[in-house]
Amino acid sequence: MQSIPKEKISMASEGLRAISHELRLSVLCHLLNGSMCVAELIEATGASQSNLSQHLAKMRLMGILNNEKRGQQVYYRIANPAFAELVEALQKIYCPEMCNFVLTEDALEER
Amino acid sequence: MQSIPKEKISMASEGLRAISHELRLSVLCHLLNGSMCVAELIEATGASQSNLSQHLAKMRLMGILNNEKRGQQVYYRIANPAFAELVEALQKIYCPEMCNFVLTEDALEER
DNA sequence: AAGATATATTATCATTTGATAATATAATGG
DNA sequence: CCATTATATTATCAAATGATAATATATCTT
Repeated sequence: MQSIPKEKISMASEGLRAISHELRLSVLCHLLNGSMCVAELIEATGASQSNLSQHLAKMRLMGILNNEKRGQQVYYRIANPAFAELVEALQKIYCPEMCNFVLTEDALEER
Repeated sequence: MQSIPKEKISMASEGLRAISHELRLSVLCHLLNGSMCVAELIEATGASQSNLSQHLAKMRLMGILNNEKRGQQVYYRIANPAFAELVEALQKIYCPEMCNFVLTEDALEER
């Protein structure tokens, strides 16, 4: 029988843990539709500025997101398509009725 | 724009958190191939008896696994196919070369 | 009934995680 | 340059998580 390499399990669980936080997952879901700046994410998620900023930093450090400064604002987007896929797999399970709407063509392109 | 219902996010993140632990994920991966008793899982994962037992209990309480006593042993299996799907999505990302082997026909049936 | 084996439960403790509040940095408009 | 706006960073503290060790329970064998 094939056994799963311990290192892969470790990496995968790290990846999962990164997106298993309610706020971080929420951010990811919103970013499926394309990039957003911090202020928009604050508005969308209801998180405090400081709290959100820290979670964004964490996701950036993990390679899940990347960001780009445009003037005063910083725009975040999903850096690693694998995480977009994961979130989509999740959505299929937890809110299947929504998948078709969230992933518009535009979103897929801009992402 | 569609926004994701807060409650769904909460449920999804809870589900993710449940499988984002290295040992729990390892158990799930092994159970993709069909049910196993605790002793086999101890052997397969290298965890201590007590530690594994607690994680199994947690997964059972969350509806991820269920168990069946056969004589002295307790056999665990994946109760909710959604979690099997999630783990497979994960595997596609983290060890794509392995997916075809892990999911044999037999395994799919017994599961 | 008395070990022996398989698994579960409980208590305890260290570590990690996450939220808040406060402060810092950087860009813009006047 | 100064004030304002947007975002990041740091310190601090409470809560959650997880590992270990010890003990309990249930089943089997003899």
